[in-house]
Amino acid sequence: MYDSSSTEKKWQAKWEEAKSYVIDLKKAKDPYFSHVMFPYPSGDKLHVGHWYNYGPADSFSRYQRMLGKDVFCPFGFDAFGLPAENYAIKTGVHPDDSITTNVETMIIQLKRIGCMYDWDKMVNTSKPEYYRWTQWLFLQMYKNKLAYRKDANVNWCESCKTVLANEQVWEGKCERCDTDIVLKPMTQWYWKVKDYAQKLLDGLENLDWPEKTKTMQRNWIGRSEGMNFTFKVKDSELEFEVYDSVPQTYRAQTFAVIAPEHPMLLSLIKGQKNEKEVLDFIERMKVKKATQKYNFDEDLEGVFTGRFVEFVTGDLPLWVASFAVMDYGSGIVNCSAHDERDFAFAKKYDIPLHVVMVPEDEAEAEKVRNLEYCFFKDPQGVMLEPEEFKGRRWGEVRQDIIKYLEKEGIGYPTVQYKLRDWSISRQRYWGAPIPIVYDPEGNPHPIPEEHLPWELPRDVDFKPTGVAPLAASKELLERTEAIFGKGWTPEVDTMDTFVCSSFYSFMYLSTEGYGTKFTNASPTASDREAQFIDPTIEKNWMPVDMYIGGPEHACMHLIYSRFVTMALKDFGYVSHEEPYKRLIHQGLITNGGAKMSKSKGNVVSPDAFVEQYGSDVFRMYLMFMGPFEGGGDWSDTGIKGIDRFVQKVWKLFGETEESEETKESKEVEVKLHQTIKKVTEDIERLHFNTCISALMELMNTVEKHKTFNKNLALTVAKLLSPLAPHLAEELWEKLGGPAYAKATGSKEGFVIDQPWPTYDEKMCVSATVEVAVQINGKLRGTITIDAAASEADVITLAKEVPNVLKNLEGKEIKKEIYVPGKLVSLVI
RNA sequence: GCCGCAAUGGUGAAAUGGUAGACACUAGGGACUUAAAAUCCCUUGACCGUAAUUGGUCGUACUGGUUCGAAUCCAGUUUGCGGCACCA
Repeated sequence: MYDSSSTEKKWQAKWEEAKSYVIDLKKAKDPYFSHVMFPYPSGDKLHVGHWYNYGPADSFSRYQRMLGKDVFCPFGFDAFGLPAENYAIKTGVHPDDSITTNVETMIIQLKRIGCMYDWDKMVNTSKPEYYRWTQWLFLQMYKNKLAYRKDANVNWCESCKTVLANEQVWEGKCERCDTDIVLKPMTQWYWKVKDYAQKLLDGLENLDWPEKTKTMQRNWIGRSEGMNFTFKVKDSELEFEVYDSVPQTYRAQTFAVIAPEHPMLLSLIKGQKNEKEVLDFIERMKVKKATQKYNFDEDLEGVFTGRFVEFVTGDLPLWVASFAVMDYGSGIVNCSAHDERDFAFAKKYDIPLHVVMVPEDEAEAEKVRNLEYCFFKDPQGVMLEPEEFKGRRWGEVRQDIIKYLEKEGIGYPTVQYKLRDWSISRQRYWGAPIPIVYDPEGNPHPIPEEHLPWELPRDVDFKPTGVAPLAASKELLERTEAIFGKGWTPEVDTMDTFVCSSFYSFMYLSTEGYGTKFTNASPTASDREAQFIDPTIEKNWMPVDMYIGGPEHACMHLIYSRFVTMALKDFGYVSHEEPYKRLIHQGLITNGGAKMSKSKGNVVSPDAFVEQYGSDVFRMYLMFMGPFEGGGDWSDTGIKGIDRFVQKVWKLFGETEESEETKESKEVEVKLHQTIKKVTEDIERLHFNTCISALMELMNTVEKHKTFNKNLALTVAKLLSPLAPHLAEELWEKLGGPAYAKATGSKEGFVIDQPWPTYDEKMCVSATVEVAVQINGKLRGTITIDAAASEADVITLAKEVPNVLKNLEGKEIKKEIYVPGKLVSLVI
């Protein structure tokens, strides 16, 4: 009987004692960097989802290690963020205290999984040793003009007098007091991700990432090619650039719309007779846009500004419209009859439309001319205007019209991206303080590096008061004045937690235990001189060879990380521009079809299962559920099957004495080679489920043949090592693995340090194979043949099968197909 | 609305152009046992047939197509899941 509990404790202690998973980053010869997306250290226990992510990811890393690589698997905590702050508001426990406790308890739980984490290099983003570099990153962005300040709308609750994160807005209302949210402009810090849009797009080509994720990023970046036109405001000096992705139909433009939050709008409407009406509309939109539940038909609305813009097609009325987006193009849209939304808007407000393209069919063309429906983006559309292109097709005329417009000086080609600059300011306490101070005139100045870490003050009240929590800190203000002078004030916003996580892979490489040694002491001289990362280590270890985590980060975290890495390369601090070479998303484990969450009360704890069956069995059960990337619905039926398998392995190999050794039969030998092949190939593609079934088949064969053979058993221990590390070590030790390793010249010690077993392709084929015989594609029998039999012999044999003979009677064979070792197909 | 992915027994699933349902779970039957648990053996896609067997028909969401042969490739449809969503 295999006792998982004591065995697992034993090996975890041995691994730790031997520092088996601690990697010397400088000495490594064949670096393989593999880590999972680091978690938020919540106070809850590890749930099935954590295990489903970390267990298989560890199995993959262990396999890489047995291939002889220096595998580095660090772990860390994304420790800043709202939950700890909300907990502080509720209980008064300081986030630093609750997070420190949570990290400690989480590490204890994580160690029970038995992963090969190098805990010496753990990071915790909320510790000054870490966020000092978050702030350093901000300063680099600032110095290189990738950081700037801009007014932007934030979700504002008038009753709580506070800024709310998007997650705290529930159907347009404050989640705490149910007051309607309004958009309020506040000055915020932005990073220029948009400058890297094209690079982010191009870089995707060479990444070994799921196609789905790459597609999502491409859509998120949203590259669009088109033209810019210039609109001059009538009776004014103002001019606008206007982006058009469909310049073919430029002559159809009969009006233009401007976004309600456009900064030029107020000066435009000043003194116009509908000024009041427009102002009301703007106010209404502020509330409405905050509610974030738009309906295409109902919410299409606008007001005439009283202004006109001049264009080659004449003077176009300028409207303020709900659908105009400030952050795309210039915030002003040219509108025509050949856009569904423009068409609907014009119909609603009786704005004249002008048709310049019709369907080929004359009856349909007449309907379009009469504006019965909107005709748009049809490659077969026949152009009516401009005169030079009359009669040509919409689908082929584009490039020629673009050239023509450029020549005529009407517009010029441009590219637009949907990607927006990254707003990194948060009016929150529990985050890295933005390293900026303001002089008495209110101008921002970067805090010199020698003052980093610019520490998060502790003397704040967490209860929302209407200002950012840091604004209430006396210590922070005094510190600022002491260093910079009277009248100077600190920036009171903190950084988005996505900033902290955008460069943490580098921190694993550049630190020996950030977050574990913080003593509240002032930074030492060596701290100040420390470099972001050792260039040699960075060059050898980056990019991360295997990065595993949830698909929910496909766009945010994974775009920000790529952007930051590209920027750091441009600044000269790192040598790679992509952080993650290979990416895998584990699937989601649901319960009753729903995502596990505390509020639904359907979170499954692994504890009871691990207690009863052990970590290895639980890990393998999760892997056996299906392909890693598929996830699935939780059910505990079936974990018994894995437990039986583990017990069977132990019974056959762990409890058999050497004296009972038998000769390996040919069938077992072939099965072993087949299994090595299958397991190797399937670990590579993260199909752990079929690795396990292959091993089950092998054990069933061994059981059937009552074979006990030491070499076989040692090989099985190696094959099991990535999937069931504790069982494999126990087996290895029991079978005298270390002595065997010594005799064969490989490293003594753990099974994890043994070379991965190899197979012989020739040995994967048995002497005889079963071949199917089909007649017209229908199975009519099987024959067992010598694997080396010739095609002619096999076909002759196939025709002698009684059932085949019966079916062939009186029929003429037209065609004979032989697929070697698989089947014979006869066509009659 | 747009983009992407998926659909196979009672259940998780396997098979990526070549014997559909490997490997497990559940259920039923049997052995062992005073009994239970554990363990072992048998049956387990549906239907028909036979005294019996290596018998037959249907079957991978649906409708077609390509092919000697399709769960797999192609076209269309339905349903479900995920993401984006007024992007001019």
